[in-house]
Amino acid sequence: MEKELKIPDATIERVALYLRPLENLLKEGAQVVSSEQLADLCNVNPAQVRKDLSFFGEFGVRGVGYEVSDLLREIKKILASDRVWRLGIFGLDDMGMALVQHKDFLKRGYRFVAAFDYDPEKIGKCLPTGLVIQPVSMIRELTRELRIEIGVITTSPSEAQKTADLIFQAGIMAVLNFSPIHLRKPECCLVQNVDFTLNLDHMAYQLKKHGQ
Amino acid sequence: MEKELKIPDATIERVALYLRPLENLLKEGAQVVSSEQLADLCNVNPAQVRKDLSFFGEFGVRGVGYEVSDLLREIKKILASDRVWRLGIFGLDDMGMALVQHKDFLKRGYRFVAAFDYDPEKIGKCLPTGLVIQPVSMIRELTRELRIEIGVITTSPSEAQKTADLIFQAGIMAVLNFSPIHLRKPECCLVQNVDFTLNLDHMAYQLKKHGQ
DNA sequence: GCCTGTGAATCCATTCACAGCT
DNA sequence: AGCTGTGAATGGATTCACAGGC
Repeated sequence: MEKELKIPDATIERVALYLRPLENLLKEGAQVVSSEQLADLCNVNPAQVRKDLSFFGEFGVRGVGYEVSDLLREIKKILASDRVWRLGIFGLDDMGMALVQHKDFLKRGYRFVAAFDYDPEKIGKCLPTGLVIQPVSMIRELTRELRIEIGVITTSPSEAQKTADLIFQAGIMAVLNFSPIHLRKPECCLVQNVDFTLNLDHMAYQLKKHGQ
Repeated sequence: MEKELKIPDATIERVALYLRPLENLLKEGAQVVSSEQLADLCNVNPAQVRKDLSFFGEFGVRGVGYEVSDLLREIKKILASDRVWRLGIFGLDDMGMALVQHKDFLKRGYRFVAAFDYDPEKIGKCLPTGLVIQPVSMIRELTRELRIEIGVITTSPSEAQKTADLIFQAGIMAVLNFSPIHLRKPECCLVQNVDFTLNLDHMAYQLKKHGQ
């Protein structure tokens, strides 16, 4: 019974979380997993797991649990991570370089197909992955040619907004933003921000609170 | 009227978010900011800003707004980011190297004071920041000596859990985990996970949903 | 007996709307 | 008049608890 009605954001986020332990279970040869096992592995509540999954259909068998490979396939279909998404990166300082070469992206279905920078020194250089760094001015042509779907911004903060503007103008609808500024964007486009220092701030707060 | 009762997690996260635009406002010379302005800069609701801040006291002036430098100081005090926190990093592959050199950390009060790796090839090498890579076996001594307060894990996934165990044993109470696995931890300790691919999964889902 | 699927109950977070101060 | 501080109202998300099927 597929229900296409109002799936909570929080559910989407958790469902993505379930993917990783499920892959491990599959590798370990587990056939079946219960909501309780999966919940433990992600530390969430078992009822939460069941409710999350029930938004998308009835994948389990009562009295038994969920078939691991089934569930994995279904979740990937739900999240559209049953295919490879094509990324372009903007800004190849240390962080950008580390990301482009990071193997987890490809493992999870995200492939860098283009790399851009403003610095004439960097343009034309070949990355270990084989990508050649392109000038940002080439964004329109290359977005079309290479079918870039998501932009990753690792430029300096001062260049981040103008880079985002160019990305959206080029027809790319989604941006993963590593610069610590709030990007303006068209209504229809998506931005996700990554800021590790927010995580640190949160821990610092708790460390202080608990540590007397 | 300080209230020390039950501050929501979501509030802490947003208050950390307010810090960045406030610093910009200060730099731009703004004296005063209203909840509406601040809300726009972080895109949240103005009432949310006021309620968040009211958990910690009454920082504003009715009919006027919040004094920027005051508010900044207060928030930093609340978050314990009015001082430098000392980090140790574990695993100096590309990502680890990029993080250690990333200037945003120090700008926000987080300073890498030690770097550890398992690889004998890497141990003894000097980073551009001046840090020398230490063997993980030195963790106990160096944690005490350098007063490491937070561990950052960028090892391979297969080494992540054992590294976390060593970190907690050494008396470090908080870990920022970049490896895509769920770490077991003692009750009293804190872990925050960073996984960019979760952000990408979320956007992939929405791109697919909207793009027909 | 066991574990899923789900309405109902609970809990938490956000927003509204206005009293209160400057 | 203007903007904060906050109780009350709303809206979501989580958890409970049990009916339903293997």
